[in-house]
Amino acid sequence: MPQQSKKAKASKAKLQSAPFRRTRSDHSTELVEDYLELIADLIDVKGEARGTDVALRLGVANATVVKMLKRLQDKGFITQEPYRAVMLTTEGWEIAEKGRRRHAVVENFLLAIGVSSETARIDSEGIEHHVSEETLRMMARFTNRKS
Amino acid sequence: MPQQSKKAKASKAKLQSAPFRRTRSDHSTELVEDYLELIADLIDVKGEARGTDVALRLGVANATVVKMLKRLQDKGFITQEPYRAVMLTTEGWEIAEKGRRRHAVVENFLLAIGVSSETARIDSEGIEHHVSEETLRMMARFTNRKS
DNA sequence: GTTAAAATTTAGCCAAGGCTAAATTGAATT
DNA sequence: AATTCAATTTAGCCTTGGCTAAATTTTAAC
Repeated sequence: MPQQSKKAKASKAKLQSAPFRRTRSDHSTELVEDYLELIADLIDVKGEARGTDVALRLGVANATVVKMLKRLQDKGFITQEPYRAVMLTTEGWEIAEKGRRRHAVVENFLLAIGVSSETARIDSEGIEHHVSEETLRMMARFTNRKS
Repeated sequence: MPQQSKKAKASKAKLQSAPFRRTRSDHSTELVEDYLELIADLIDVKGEARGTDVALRLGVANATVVKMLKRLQDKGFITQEPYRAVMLTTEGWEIAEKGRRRHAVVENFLLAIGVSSETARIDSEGIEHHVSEETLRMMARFTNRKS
């Protein structure tokens, strides 16, 4: 099999690998968004977000949450004092809100195309992090037309 | 704040955490599917799948591919002899085909709702792994109706 | 005000998926 | 056939996101 030139290969690869690289780098961001969204929900519903609640909802051990919260604090998304509930910073709220918005758009869209509410709830959780603004716009447009 | 009973908490948590746990456990599966799909494509297009091509397309170092291919072999999805191209086993082909089918359904669906081809290509890559059979059916139905 | 229970944190472990650098093997050219 | 260059593999490292078990701190009940 004849070899392609190095340059040809490289440029082709750049194009091709972009989606994959994006998918992969998203993974760390996904978790952050899940945490922040959940914390925002807990604060709205229960008045505060405790580590244990986060752990329960995410289906993860307490220690895992502690570690993650420390990271969220380092990144400036939450504030916390030892043994107390966590607060979202302004930036934390912004990310959480953005996530909730995406989430809602995707979930409503799935409902609009006829998916059951249970499935819409589950699938939107997975999909929300991988949808570009453009796709989100199209989803919202479709949903609005249907309602 | 009054405490809920342990039982109430636990059952609520079980419900809530299901989607998250699924999203997380998917991550390992996702990569496997990406590799197998890509290998299948390479075999179809170029007649064989070499480690370097996989690395280039996934935007990942050679050594990373080697390690992953070893895992794919252990799981029985591919066969390989040292310094030679990899082959898909029957099971490997099945997974690759399933992935390609999902991928195609999602991509065509995105196109059908008006997303640009570039975005459809990118987003479908991320979304494909998080779509249930039910949602996939609805997407296919919608696409067929539009065409 | 003690004490018991629950929540939180710490410590230390593991596997997955990345990387670079160095060693090895295969293939192509001369 | 020897050499050179590209591909592959090995070795060793790192980070992330999990876990359990043990220690600590709050909170609630008495």
